[in-house]
Amino acid sequence: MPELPEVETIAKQLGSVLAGNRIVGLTVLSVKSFVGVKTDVVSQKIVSVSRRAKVIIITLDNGKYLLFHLKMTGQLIYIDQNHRIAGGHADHDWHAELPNSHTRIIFDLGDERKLYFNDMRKFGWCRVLTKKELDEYLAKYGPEPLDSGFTLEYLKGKALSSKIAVKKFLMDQSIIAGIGNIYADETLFAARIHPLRPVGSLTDKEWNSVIREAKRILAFAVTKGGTTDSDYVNAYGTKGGMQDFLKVYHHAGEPCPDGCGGKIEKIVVGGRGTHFCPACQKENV
DNA sequence: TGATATGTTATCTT
DNA sequence: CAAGATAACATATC
Repeated sequence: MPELPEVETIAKQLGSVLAGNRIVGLTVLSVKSFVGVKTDVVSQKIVSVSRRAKVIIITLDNGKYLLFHLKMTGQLIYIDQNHRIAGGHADHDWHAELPNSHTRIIFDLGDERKLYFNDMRKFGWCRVLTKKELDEYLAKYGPEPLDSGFTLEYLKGKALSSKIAVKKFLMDQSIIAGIGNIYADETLFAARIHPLRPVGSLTDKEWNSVIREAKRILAFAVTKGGTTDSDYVNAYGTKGGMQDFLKVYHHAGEPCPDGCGGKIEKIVVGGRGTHFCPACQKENV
């Protein structure tokens, strides 16, 4: 499930191979997955690839923008004679023959170079926006957690006396951009805060822990994603590198990794699986 | 067989 | 009315 570090990684890696390429052909296999007019894209040159929140933004030289949201199972896979770069939901498509049954859009870059947009569940999308539409779209997102706008004052101003669970708050993209289920759980564990705590009840000290741990974990994950999400054709992996460093996510029933003697529990918060250590992360302070 | 997984949004409830 | 909760989306995997 691509969150900030994975999207950042694939955007960075795609940028290094895509910049300067011209999109010579566009094949849409799933109408639902592509929102826009093909002629806005075909024959345009790719200027750069960037990221905001969990969205990948490809800047075209006609002033239009190609946006990708991978949602849960979306993937972008670039193939040329020497490279295969895969990012997003990790599964066998990363090294399968392409196109396949999950392929929704194919960008033909000429000379046997192709960019595939795969998405098993078709929740993800690719859309074409003008500069104005892009600005409007991005305006609804909160600050990037790795940027300077992610501060104690900002979070307290948003939380006020709200009773919403801190985990849901962290995953609200209009408050903070890019944090999803995995990193919300990991951040709260590292900060020793129970996921159901009402945001309005957090102390300054706790907020500072959230900020510090979120930044630390996300920045670390970006470095991990950068090492394993992509590679040359004979050495691709099917797991994000961060997998091995997650402490609570997907570890329900196991002893607390910090050796407190507690056991990791799994509950549902906002309809999402939530993992935490009941001993380290107390509900009542 | 059916429960489960996840991001976002639409819709329902309190 | 608004904050909060839940359903819906699509489908492969366990």
